[in-house]
Amino acid sequence: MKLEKATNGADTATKRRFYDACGTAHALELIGERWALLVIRELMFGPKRFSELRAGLPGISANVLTQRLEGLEAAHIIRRRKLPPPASVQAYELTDWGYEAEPIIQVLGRWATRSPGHDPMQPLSAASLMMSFRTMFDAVRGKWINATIGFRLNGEEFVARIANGKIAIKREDAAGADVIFAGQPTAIAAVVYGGAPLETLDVKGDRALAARFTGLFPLPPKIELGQQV
Amino acid sequence: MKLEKATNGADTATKRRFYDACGTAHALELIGERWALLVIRELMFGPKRFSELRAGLPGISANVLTQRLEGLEAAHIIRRRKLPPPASVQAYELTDWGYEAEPIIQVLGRWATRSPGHDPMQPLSAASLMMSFRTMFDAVRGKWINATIGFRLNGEEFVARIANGKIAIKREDAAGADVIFAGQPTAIAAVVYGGAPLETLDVKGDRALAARFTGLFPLPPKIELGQQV
DNA sequence: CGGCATCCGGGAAGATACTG
DNA sequence: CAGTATCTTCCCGGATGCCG
Repeated sequence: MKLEKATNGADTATKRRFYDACGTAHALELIGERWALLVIRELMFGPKRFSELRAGLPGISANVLTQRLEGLEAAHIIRRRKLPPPASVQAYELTDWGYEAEPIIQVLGRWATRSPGHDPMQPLSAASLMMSFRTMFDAVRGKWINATIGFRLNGEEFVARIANGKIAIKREDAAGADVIFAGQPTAIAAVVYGGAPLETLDVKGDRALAARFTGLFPLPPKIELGQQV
Repeated sequence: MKLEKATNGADTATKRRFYDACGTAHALELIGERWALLVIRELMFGPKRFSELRAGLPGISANVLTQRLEGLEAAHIIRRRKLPPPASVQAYELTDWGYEAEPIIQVLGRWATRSPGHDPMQPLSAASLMMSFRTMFDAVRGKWINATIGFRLNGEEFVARIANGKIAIKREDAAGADVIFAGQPTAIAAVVYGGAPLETLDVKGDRALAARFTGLFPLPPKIELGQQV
């Protein structure tokens, strides 16, 4: 006898709640479970399939991903779209409101890079890298750049357009960009955030532009330890 | 590689990690555990003691609060300050970096108020209410107001200063403010966010100002349900 | 292969009782 | 008041297996 399936996170009514009118507390009820926000991050550049999500979330297990997808769908943050047969494959995409969660991801990321425990040299998904560019882009340094930068990252392609001190990034064919980076997201992060030499990367096109691009994303300083105010 | 031993939550090194260079993922390692961010919220207006924290976090149990405080201290987000004997009482306060987490709380709160599941009529701590004012203040509506608003909320006192389209809120003696609200935070929230009549509140001083004040914090519209793009 | 259900072990959260 | 100790419950993670 199936006893209501224990309402594994999908049911907001019986879920563990905070009983707090604070909006922040409610946000944590919606996306505070483990992995939930990272699932949203992976969907920030467009729909993905189950296995694509798993690939971008190192260590998540299939059943937990299923639970998070159920919960996020019940909360109207994502929606599942069934592609037409014969390729009757399901894909998951953010709702409009789900896309509005982008500042949450950015603010958290910007704050956490000041942590002494943050290590930018670990594995990184393509979506993470692209999101980090949106987050850390320095408008002052990028003010005079007008260019398109392409990325080919294990099959996924992105294009960043820099103009008027802003950066816009979309999932899109990289061919035709002024410069194209190819390879693992981690290797590119090592250059942009870890100071590794540009020569370690596979770069096609305007190499001087590539060099300037990698300097557009300064990390904030680490916190001072041992301050005993 | 398996994780050895329990290391009850306080040890960031052996804690459950995401193994992801993404700053957002690291932020979740730091403050993603249940209650952690709400503890930070409670400390946003200054140091508090253990029992004061419990009072503002309905439903947290003492051992969990202890674990969160240990973890947040190990992560350099909070610090414990021992007051001098004979009142050798401990208090917890945010570090400078901990205070920098305020945008996280605000962005989450603003986003979640659009959720159909958000109910502003639930219990609310004083810190939550004050933080919600900082978060939802409408600069346009408040542009022409220049005033100080006092609050007496179960013993805690706050003052909000509105000037030049900005609002600043501090824990401070409410006496001398142009208008003073007294009572339960929930009752004030019912007026500001729930449309309850001002007459349900204990208001001293400039009553017209009080009425204008309660209209300065519009909630964003709820999301459209059933959109089937 | 993609998605989901089920079982299991370990660990985190919740509730209560207890101590300095 | 400020936690600790203990017990229970639930969630997370891994493995397996079913079904289209």
